[in-house]
Amino acid sequence: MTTTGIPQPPAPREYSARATEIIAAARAVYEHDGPDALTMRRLGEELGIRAPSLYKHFADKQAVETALIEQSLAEVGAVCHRVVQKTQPGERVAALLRTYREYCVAHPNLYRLATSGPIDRAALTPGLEEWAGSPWFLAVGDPYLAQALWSFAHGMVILEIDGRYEDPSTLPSSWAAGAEAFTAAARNQ
Amino acid sequence: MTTTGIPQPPAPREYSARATEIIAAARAVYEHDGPDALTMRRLGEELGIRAPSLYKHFADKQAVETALIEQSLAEVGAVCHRVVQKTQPGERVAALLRTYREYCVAHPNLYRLATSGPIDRAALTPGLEEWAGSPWFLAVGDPYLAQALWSFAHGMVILEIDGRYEDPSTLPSSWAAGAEAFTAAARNQ
DNA sequence: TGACGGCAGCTAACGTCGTTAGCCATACTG
DNA sequence: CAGTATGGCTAACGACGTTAGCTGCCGTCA
Repeated sequence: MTTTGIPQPPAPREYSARATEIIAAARAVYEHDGPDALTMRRLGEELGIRAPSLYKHFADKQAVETALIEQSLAEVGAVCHRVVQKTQPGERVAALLRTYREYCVAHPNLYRLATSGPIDRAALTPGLEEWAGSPWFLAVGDPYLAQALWSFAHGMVILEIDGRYEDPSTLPSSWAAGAEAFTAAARNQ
Repeated sequence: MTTTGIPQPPAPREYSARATEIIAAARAVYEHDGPDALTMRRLGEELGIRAPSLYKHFADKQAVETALIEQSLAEVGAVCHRVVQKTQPGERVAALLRTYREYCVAHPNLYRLATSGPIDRAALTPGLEEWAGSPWFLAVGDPYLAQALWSFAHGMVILEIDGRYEDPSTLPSSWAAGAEAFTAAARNQ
């Protein structure tokens, strides 16, 4: 990976037309009604099909969820790469954090699915995770600080999504405090 | 809450002797064998009892899990308060982060249960969450920066626990980078 | 044209899960 | 000694993921 140009995402997995429909339906259910709503029976219902028929297209429920995870990683990666590319170096940390929060809060269920709990990395498209994470490196220029910054952003987002902050109205100030700390650290890196 | 002395934790909920045994068994199963292993039937088996009998002691499975969450919050809160109290101001951020990571990584399943996913705050002992979070404020002296620091720590820990870092050997450097950034921010606060 | 094979649906069913209803023995308590 | 609360039990329900096995349709090729 060079630091010039936008790293290209790995080629997305190919799905049949019907499988693509299933993924779209699964995403709609998952995003609107939450994790517990996505059952094989409900998913079939959404498509005018019985649950066992889904197994003609996907090995199991986990495979459907993996497709959703990959969609989410690809989207968030694209959004982050774009903002890093079109921002001045000194503004990158703040801009990246702002963009990340915006995307993640807009897709809370999908984001939680993609980033929480153990993951079967072998089932994921190789390179996708790394590509989705590289904007953080581009923003601060140091791999360790990048990992710390991404962890901060993830912590902020996931705790917000899960409603763990007692007073959410304080969140903008906390984002600002974190952005300032990491921007300063990136400067002195 | 004043900033002098150690804030006392709220009084823990009272449980009958049998309920306490059940919680202990649930914790053992949950910590050793993970979230999926804790079923009502398995929990009963562990106690030489049938699953439906558990409902004589707890309203539902969620109530058992809430007890585990409260245990975890109380423990991690105690550990953090202790380290903040016995550390010099300039070293508090680093020491607190070190301690937090140590506890959480030692109890990964419990930590994930206590901090991930939506929470039924009404079912929690009032004040427990706030008390468990106050060491972060004591470490940096600013509520917003404290929230940011805690979010950073949570992000680092939960991603480590869930195996989301491609190369875990880089983690100490990332913790160090984050500690430095937040220590500097707390100084200039 | 007609046989064939595979794709994509179906029903029936299995085992596991949380949970409820209802029964019964033991042990306090009046 | 009667009565009641406590804490077990079995049987069962509905929802879940998943499998087995059947069927109808459609394109291909002799």
